[in-house]
Amino acid sequence: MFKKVLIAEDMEDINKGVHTLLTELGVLIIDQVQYCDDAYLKIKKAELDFEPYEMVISDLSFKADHRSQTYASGQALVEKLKVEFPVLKVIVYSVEDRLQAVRTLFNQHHIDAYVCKSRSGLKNLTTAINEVVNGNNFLSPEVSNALNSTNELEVDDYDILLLDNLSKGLSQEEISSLYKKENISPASLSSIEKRLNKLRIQFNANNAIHLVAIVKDLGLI
Amino acid sequence: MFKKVLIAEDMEDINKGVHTLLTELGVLIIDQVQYCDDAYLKIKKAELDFEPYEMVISDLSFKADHRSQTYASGQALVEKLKVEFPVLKVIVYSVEDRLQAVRTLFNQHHIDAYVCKSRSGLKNLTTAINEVVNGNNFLSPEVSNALNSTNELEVDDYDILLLDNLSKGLSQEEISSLYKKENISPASLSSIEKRLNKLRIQFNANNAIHLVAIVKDLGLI
DNA sequence: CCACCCGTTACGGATATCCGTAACACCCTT
DNA sequence: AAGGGTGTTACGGATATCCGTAACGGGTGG
Repeated sequence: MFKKVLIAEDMEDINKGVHTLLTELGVLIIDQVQYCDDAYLKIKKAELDFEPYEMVISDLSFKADHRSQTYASGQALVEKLKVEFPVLKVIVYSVEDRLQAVRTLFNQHHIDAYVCKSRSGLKNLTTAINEVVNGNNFLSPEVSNALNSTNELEVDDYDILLLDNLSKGLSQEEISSLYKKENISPASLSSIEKRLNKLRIQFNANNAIHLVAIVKDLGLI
Repeated sequence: MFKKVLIAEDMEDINKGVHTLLTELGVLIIDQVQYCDDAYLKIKKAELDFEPYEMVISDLSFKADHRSQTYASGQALVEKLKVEFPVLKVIVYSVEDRLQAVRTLFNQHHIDAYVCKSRSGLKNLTTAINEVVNGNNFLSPEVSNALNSTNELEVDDYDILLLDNLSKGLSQEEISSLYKKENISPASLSSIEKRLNKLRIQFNANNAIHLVAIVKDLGLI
């Protein structure tokens, strides 16, 4: 088991729960921070003192308050950490269950585990920690299909155009007519529906509104 | 009539049309640019040469290409121009018909006229120019209700929360249930529908998807 | 050649939305 | 107390969406 672990999480109670868990698992030094910047500074200092952390468990969303932060989100923190301290193990522990987000964390930022906060969150977190200790990755079952390469994850130009037209206020019917006129294929209402359905599943969106909101946040449109 | 006018517009054909119109109106010196940065530089130079432009007619959206621009949009250009050359008359000529955007241009950036590109666009532009020559403002009929102070334009916290919930994928029905549980008033589906309808009109949105896309662009949520 | 897969299209039913009308409660004015 | 205005709620019909099923056609491999 690791000897020195940092918890970055703004909700105090959750922080506490994870702390207890780590104690039970036999971690000797457990430090906690409630701001991303503090996490970075603490890790940086430990490194300079030759007493580095072996692992960090971080949330993704930190409520903003009066303190202005260099790293506004867990994403930003994690990204920076993995670049500067590649050896440091990173577990993200978040309510977020958007596949795209999880995918990015693994593929771009190379985190070691992703655990969804849920009823069985702490149980999964335990498993995750044990896996990471053994040098493996871990993915919560809620988002386990984020990485299986079988399902087609690519969003092509057609999809982007479709989402863009949606966001401009066109109804699916209108998009269909437009595509027929401009010879963009597939143009049938049916196919457009099917494509949007696929995108909704891919992005874990409840409905078209949610879908557009998500892809706008991701900067796809 | 003005003697020296600049046209900033990336579509060459429209540029031409406006040029012709200005010629007919008796403007002597008509210059054209297709990039925001060129517009700024040209106006700046004319100022330094003591041969300033009296008016600029600018589009809002300029398609991005290889040339990187300091001023990416007409908004940015107009904002800068009105700050640096308060005397310069500014007419915005754009397809954009979002009331909020028009409102901002008038109230914050103090443009002199706003003309919507449409079938009667050039006609309205003529009127606009004549009004501006006489020191008046002008607003295309399509967006004329952008400024009449009678209609309530404020978007309150309830509206923001509503839009935020929408963007999170909740259906109006679900939002209604949620509000009833959390004692947020009004909570009825009917009231939520009515409120969203008001917002759609305010933001010139075709449907809920469009509405969420717009307010996300505006940074309201 | 035939069976099979896959992408497009069509259709139908369940939900959700859009939009107008109207009832009701509440406050404010006269 | 009566009337008018406003905001909340209810309801109904027209559209739009969501979602499953299925037909059709063009490859591809056996």
